[in-house]
Order: sequence, then structure tokens, then C-alpha cells
Amino acid sequence: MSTTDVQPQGCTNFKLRQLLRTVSRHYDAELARAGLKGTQYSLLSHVVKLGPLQPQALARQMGLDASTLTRNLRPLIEMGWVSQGPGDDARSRIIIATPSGRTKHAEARRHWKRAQLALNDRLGTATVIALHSLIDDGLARLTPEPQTGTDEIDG
Amino acid sequence: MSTTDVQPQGCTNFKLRQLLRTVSRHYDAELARAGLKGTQYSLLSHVVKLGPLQPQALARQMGLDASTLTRNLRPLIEMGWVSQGPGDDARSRIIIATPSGRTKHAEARRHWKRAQLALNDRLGTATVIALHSLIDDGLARLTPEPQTGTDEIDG
DNA sequence: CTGCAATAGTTGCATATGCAATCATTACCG
DNA sequence: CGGTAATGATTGCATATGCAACTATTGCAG
Repeated sequence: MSTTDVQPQGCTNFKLRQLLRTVSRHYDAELARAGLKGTQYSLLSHVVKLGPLQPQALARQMGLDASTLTRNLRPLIEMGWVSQGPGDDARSRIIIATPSGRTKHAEARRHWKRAQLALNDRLGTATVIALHSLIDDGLARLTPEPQTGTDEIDG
Repeated sequence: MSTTDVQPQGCTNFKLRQLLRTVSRHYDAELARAGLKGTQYSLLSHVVKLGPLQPQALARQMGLDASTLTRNLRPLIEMGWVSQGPGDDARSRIIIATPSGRTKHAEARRHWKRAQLALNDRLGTATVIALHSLIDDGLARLTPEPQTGTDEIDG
């Protein structure tokens, strides 16, 4: 019996979920000061950095279902941070961050940074780096089309 | 400038969420054959292994908000897999897995196992073990009261 | 040109998640 | 004993998430 026979204990799905819930609450608490959720900040960041682009392309890059993106965009559009216009095609759309969206993003980024640094502090920077590395590796192995390198976007 | 100055790139919150979405879909696809979602399987597992116990205690051990638990239990109760009875106290309740719940859990466990093994295969067992280790470490550092060791429960 | 397949978005349905507020009950202090 | 604080659970509100079904368009084969 070699070391390759060792099996992971516990459920990867549950463990990941449990950690995400905790981490997510941490970011949410900080970002709430800027008036958005962690998911909304991530989405806004991606629109700012990648836009203008089609919903379909954005969903693919974020690894989101298109229908989820449609709905997640709604609050941002209502707040006037993101704008949706007609695309090249009569069936497609173009997503872009508005000026106020960019301003809001810059503001929220400071809170995001605080949350990020606080987390590094609590977990240890080395641990976080190792975690990122495993996540990136996992995503690369699980997704055929490599989405946007998640390192290139803050949030 | 030492190596401790290296900062993680990208958002831990977003990376975790992205990985969870992917992994979650993987487990969900397999567990759907048994008629439940990954989250429902996790919850049922915990009830089977830890019950009978109070909702409040279960929520604490799973790291869930009490209100989330209330709602997540509903489908399981409606399916007759979990039963909710009066507790010691007029304000508390007792959660327990029903016989059919235990049967369903045993059935679902086979699908969960398939998903788990398939994931190990795609990511590499060593990677999964390393990931679990980092998650456990993270949870230990982020949660005051250590919840149930997630290794002791399949799902 | 017609008809069918493919593409882009959206909506219906079900569930997951947390915070704040609420209700009921119990515990505790004076 | 009486009033208030603490506890356990639920509900209201808002968002997140995916699959299946549907609509509108476009592309393409014949």
C-alpha cells in the first residue's frame, strides 16, 4: 500500500461550501460599507476590466450560467453602475460600466482591499497563496476553456 | 524584500466562489440521480450522523445561519426524510432522520462516492488532499468554535 | 427562398444564503 | 412576583445559482 492509496476524508463539496460561506460573510461585511455584496463587487470589477462585452462572453469568463448573469446584472443596472445597450446583433447585447459605476468600483475597491488584507492576516499570507494556487489549478483542470485568469482582476 | 512581501493576486472570495460553482455542479449532476442536490445531501448526512439534535446545534456545527437551516430543512421534511419534533423546551425542536431518510441517504451516498472519486481523478488525489488540508486550516482559523470535523461526515 | 439548426437572452421554477425583525418561551434579577 | 434579558425558531427581504423551456434572430443547407 503506497501513499497513493490515501483517500481524502470528508466531502470536498461541503468543505468548499463551508469555507466560502465564512469567507463570503467576511467580504460582505466589509463591502456593505460601499453598498454592495461581494458577488456584486466581483461582477462590477469584471465589467469594468473586461467591458464593453457581450453578456454571453462575460458569463463564460466568469464561469457563470448565462441566466444567472442576466439576473445578477439587474441590481447593478438599476443602481446605474452598469449599462446594457444593443450589440452588433439584434439578439445580442453589450455590457459596459458607466462613469458612476467606475467611481463606485474605485470606492468599493478600497473596502475589498481591507477585507483581502484582513483575511491574509487571519489565514497567513502563505496559506492564502497556497490556496489560490490550488484553486487555480483546480479550475484549470475542471474547465475546458480557461476562463479569465482570476489574478488579473481585483474581485 | 523577503518572500513574505509577496501578496496573493486576485480575489480569494471570487476564486473560491468560482471553484465552488464548478465543483457544486459536478456533485449536483451525480446526486440528481438520487433525487437531491449536493446541499441537501450534506444536510441529510449531518442529520443522520449527528441527530437527534436541535436545529440551533446543527446550524452551529455546519456553520450555517439558523434561518438558512430552517428553510433548507423544509424540502427534506416534505420528502419525509427528516422529521421535526418538539424538544425539551417549548421553544426548541428536535431534528431526526426518518427510516426512509436513512435509506435515501445510503442510496445517495453511492452517488456521492462516485462524484467524489471522479473529482479526485480529475484533480489528482494529492491536490484534493492538499485542498482539504488548507480548507480545514482556514476554517479552524476563521471560526471561533470549531464546528464538527468535516472529515467525520461523508457529505 | 424555405426550413431547420444554432445562437443570445430571458423567464419559470426550485433551492441556497444571510441579516434584521419578530414571536414565543424561558431565565434571571431585584 | 414582575419586568427585562436571553434563547430558539421563523418570517420578510434581497440576492445568488442552475437547469429547462421559451423567444427572437441569424446562419446555413438544399
